[in-house]
Amino acid sequence: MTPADSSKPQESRGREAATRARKESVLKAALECFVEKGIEHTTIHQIQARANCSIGSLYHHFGSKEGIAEELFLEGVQQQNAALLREIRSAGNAEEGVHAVVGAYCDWSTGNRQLASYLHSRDIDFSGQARSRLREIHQLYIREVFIWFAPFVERGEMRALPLETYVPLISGPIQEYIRRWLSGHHPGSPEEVKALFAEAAWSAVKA
Amino acid sequence: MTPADSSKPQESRGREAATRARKESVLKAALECFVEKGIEHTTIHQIQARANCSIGSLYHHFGSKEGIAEELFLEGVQQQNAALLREIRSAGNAEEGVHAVVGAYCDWSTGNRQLASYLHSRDIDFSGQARSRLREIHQLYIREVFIWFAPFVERGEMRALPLETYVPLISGPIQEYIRRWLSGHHPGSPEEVKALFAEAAWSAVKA
DNA sequence: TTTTTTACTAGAACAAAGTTCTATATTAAG
DNA sequence: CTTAATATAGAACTTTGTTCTAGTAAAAAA
Repeated sequence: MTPADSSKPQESRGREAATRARKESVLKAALECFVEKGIEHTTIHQIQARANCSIGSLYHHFGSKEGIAEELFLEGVQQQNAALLREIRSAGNAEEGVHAVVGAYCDWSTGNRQLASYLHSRDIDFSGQARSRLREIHQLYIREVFIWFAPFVERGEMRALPLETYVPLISGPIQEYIRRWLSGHHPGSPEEVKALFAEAAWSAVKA
Repeated sequence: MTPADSSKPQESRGREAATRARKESVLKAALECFVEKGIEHTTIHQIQARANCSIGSLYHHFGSKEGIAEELFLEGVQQQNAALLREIRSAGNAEEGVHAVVGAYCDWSTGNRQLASYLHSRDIDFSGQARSRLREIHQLYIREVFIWFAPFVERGEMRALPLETYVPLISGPIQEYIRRWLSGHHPGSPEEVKALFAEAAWSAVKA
């Protein structure tokens, strides 16, 4: 490959930057392929072609096809979590907090459709390492959310429920709606029903 | 293979029965493998070995590995839908109907853990044909459910909402809970929280 | 600057797994 | 009994993910 390749925008601006750019171009190419054709039906060669890089380069950076799928997933989850946390923290009370969770999930998903679709994939064959990393990321996120909501439960503004029921009660409906919407199963836009789902969520957990 | 093989229980009792038995033994073997290792990491040879059949036989009956995955999925969905419909129809009013949906989903999933796990798979690369068959099955089921609930909406006992929001509102939370429970993400048993989810569902759609 | 080391790129060679193909056996029908 | 259709078997083939060896470019050391 010639050095003047398009995937190296910041020519010789340090190797790290170039590496990061390359990795991102691969992740971008992979995301497009995965969403279009599914992970299994995407070949390494297709990713390679779209990202303008060689097999060697691909394996050097990611180790395997699953490595790409994993990194993409973890990055996506973190991005989504960050977006949700930001919104939650700007809420002033429990009800606003619940609305923030539902609303932010909805907004992020409509604003990042490809990544959102990808995050709905199950069956990504995570390595043990990636699996535990994912758990860790999830725990960290959940912990933050619960710390934010805990005071309202203590003050009796929210119901005290088994911990593992809050996420399904609050996020379950919007998640299911968005999943169906993303896969083109039905018409109607999330924007129109956002409030409805937020209210349902709130009434499920309010005291 | 010898004719006295264990996978042909009803020796020479008509070919159809034998064929059905063989196909079922394959589906059973495949389900176990898929749930244990995931679809992609299950090889044809593993299925073949567990089902005690040859490659030729496998491809004769199912056409491909995906063919097996598809048939298993469709069969599972139909079985689940039938179980839910049965429960719904035995309900006497809208509230009981909603409780039936949530309760039956919960019961069926705990009573058919492997199949339930499998049905939570996304990314089964359905062929166009299987995809439309799945749509058809789903439409048929949804239609039945809506026919059952429609009178209650008309009578004003249930809210009139955008059609595509009912399923997420009623089934979203329990589905998400069960999904997490099946993948061993949390303790607590579905039985303990069934009522909670049913009540939340009802309060989301009651007038 | 020159040398040396490290990170990265490249693609041919390899191996694993899904699928096809040909041959054979079994059952049902004429 | 012969014939046709269905089912089973496994070897051969093909696709595709991965490894391996070689080479290049950038940073570090001399």
